[in-house]
Amino acid sequence: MKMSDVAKLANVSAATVSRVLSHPDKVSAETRQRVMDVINKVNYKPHIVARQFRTQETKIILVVVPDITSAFFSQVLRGIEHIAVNNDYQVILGDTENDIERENSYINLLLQKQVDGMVLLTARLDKSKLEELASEFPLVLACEYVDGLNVPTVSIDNVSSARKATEHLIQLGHTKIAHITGPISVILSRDRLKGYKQAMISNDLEIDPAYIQEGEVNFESSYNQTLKLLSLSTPPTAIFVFNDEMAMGTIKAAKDSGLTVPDDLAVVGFDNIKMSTVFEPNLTTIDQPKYEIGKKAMELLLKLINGEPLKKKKFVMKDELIIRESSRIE
Amino acid sequence: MKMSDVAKLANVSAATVSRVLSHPDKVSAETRQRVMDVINKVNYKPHIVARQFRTQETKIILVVVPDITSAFFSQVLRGIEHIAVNNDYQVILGDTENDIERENSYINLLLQKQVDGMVLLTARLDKSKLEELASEFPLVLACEYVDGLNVPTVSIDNVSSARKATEHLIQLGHTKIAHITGPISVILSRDRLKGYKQAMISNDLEIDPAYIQEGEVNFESSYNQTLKLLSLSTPPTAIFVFNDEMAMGTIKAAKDSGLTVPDDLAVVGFDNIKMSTVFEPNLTTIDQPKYEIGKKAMELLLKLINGEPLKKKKFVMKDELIIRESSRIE
DNA sequence: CTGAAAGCGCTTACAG
DNA sequence: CTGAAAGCGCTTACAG
Repeated sequence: MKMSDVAKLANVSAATVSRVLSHPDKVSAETRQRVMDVINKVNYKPHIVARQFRTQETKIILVVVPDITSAFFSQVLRGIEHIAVNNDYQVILGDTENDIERENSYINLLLQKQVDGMVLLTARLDKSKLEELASEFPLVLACEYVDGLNVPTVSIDNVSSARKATEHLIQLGHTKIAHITGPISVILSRDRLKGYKQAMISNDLEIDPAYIQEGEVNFESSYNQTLKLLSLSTPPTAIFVFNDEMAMGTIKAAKDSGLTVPDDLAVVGFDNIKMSTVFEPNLTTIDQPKYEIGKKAMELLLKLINGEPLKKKKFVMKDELIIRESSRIE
Repeated sequence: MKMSDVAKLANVSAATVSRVLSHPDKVSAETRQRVMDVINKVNYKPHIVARQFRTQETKIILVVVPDITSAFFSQVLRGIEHIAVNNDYQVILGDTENDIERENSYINLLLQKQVDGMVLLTARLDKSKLEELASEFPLVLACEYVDGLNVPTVSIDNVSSARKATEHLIQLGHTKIAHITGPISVILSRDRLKGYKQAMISNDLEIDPAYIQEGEVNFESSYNQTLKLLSLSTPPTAIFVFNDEMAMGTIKAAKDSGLTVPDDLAVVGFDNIKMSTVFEPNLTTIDQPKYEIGKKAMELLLKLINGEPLKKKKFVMKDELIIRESSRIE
C-alpha cells in the first residue's frame, strides 16, 4: 500500500494525501477527512525512507559513546534520547568501546548522509578532522572536549571541579594526597590532573610524582594502582580518583589492605553515579549533571540542524562536590 | 558529488560506478581501478538513503529496551551491537523506560520500514499484536518473552533458575525464605515467583503469603519491602530477590536493621551484574549470559532478515548459580 | 564487461 | 484548495 493507492481510494491526488499527512492545514477539512478515513481504514503507513530520500533529511542522529555499559554515559544518553524523541528524531547508537578506529568509522554515517547530525561523547580524533567535520555537518561534543576547538561543546569545568575535590581533602587536614588519573591520552584525565595539581600548589603542598598514578577506567585498574600507592614508604592518607567506579576499586584495595575508609584513607571519586550511594562507604564525589548535559547537547544539535544561530559555543554545566562517608570525619 | 559525477570523471556510466562499489567482481580490473581512483580523489561517499530507498532495506535494526541505564540490559545491548556492526547493520536505540506506550510507538519504525527488523528486550504488548507483527516483520524477543508465543525468543529458563536459587537457600538450612518479586505484570517476575514456589513446595516448606512481596525494579523499593519483611512477627532468615540491584537494597535494609548478612539474613539476587562483585558482601546470584543472549538474538534476527529458516524458535541459554558472600556460611 | 533506462515512494514548486 | 509533473541518487534487469 503506497500513497498513490490511498489517493485513488480517496479520489484525490497523491499530492493531496501527502499534504494531509505533512501539512494538514493546507487541505480543506472535507478532503482531509475523506483521506484520513481511507488512511485509517487501510492502515496506511508512509514509507519513511522515501520521505527521507525526498526531503534529504533522515530525522536520525548519531550518538557516539565510549562505553555504553557505563553508568555515567547511559544517563547522558538518556538526556539526549528524551530530547531527540520529543523532536521526532531517532537515535543510532555508536558504541566505540574506547576504540578510536570505531570512533572514526562512525563518521561515515555523517558523510553518507545516513544521519542528520552527531553528538560525540568521546572525542579522541584529530582536532583538524573534527573542525572540518563540524564545518560541514551538525556536530556537538559533550562530556569530552578538545582544547581550543571551535565546535559546540557541553561539559563541566573539569579543572575547577578536580581542584575543588582536592581542596576538600586538604581542608580535612590531609597533606599526603595522591591522585589516580584516567588514561592520560584523554583530555578529561589531563584536566582533572591539572585541577589536582593546582590545588596542591596553591596550598603549598608538595606533589610527589609517585603519588600520581595513571589508571584505566575500571574497578580493577584502580584497585591495583591503589595497592601500589599504599605500599609506598610514605603512603598517602587521601586519594582523589578519576571516577566513581575507580574510587570503589580504591576503597576495596584499602579495605583489603586492612585500612578503614575514611579514617585511614579518605577517597573522593567523580561523576556521582547511582552506585556511589549504594556502595559502602558512600562516595564523596563530584556530581556531574549527566542528564542535563545530554539534554543540552541534543538541544544544541537541533539548533545546528535547523540552522539556528548559536549564541555561544562552550557550555559549562554546573557540577557540585557531594560530601559523603568516604571522606567524612565524624 | 553524486554517483553520476563520479561516472563522468571516470568515463563510465553510473551503473558501473555502482557495480564497483557493490559488486566489484562484475567489473574489469582496469575499469575498477580507474573508478576507484576517481572515488578516492574526490572522496566520494554514496548517499546511503538513496541506496536504502532503491534496495528497500535500511540495514538498520531497532532494539527496544525497558531501561537503558540498567547494568543488565546494557550488556545485552552490547552483544546485539557487536553482531549488528559486524554485519554492517546500525542499531537504533528505543528506550521505553518501562512505558508500554513508548514500547508500542516504536513499532511504527517497523511499519514505516525505517528498520529491517527489531529485537524486543521488553515484551509487554498483546500476544496477538506481537504475533501479527512477527508474521510480517523480522522480530526477535530476548530476555522477556510471552507465554506460548510462536516468535523467536532467547532467554534463560527463569523458573528453573529461580528454583535453583531458592533451593540453594534451603540447602543452607533455611526454612523461612521470603521472595521479593519484580512487578508481577511482567512475566519474568511471575516465572521467578513460580520457581520459588516450586522449590518451597517440593521441599515441604510452607509458603507464607506475607513472605512474598512485590517490588519495583530498583534499590529503594526492595529496601522498603525488606524492612516490611523484617518487621514481621517471624521474619524470614533468607530472601531471594528479583534482581541484583534490588538485592543490594535488601542487604542495605538488613544492615540498617542491625542484621548481618549472611549470618542473620541470607540474600540471593539475580543477573550477576558487575556490581554484584563490588558490593559488600558480594552477591550470591544467578548469572545470566547477558552478552550471549544479545548475540544470539541478533544472530536470529539476521537469519529472519535474510529469509533463512530457523531450526527452532525457543533458545534457552545456560544460567548458573554463583555462590558468594551474601549467602555463604563460612 | 558495460550502458541505457526504469523505478523505488515520496514532497513540493508551480500552475490554475 | 488541488493536481500534474519533476526529481531526490541510487541499483539492477535487460540488452548488447
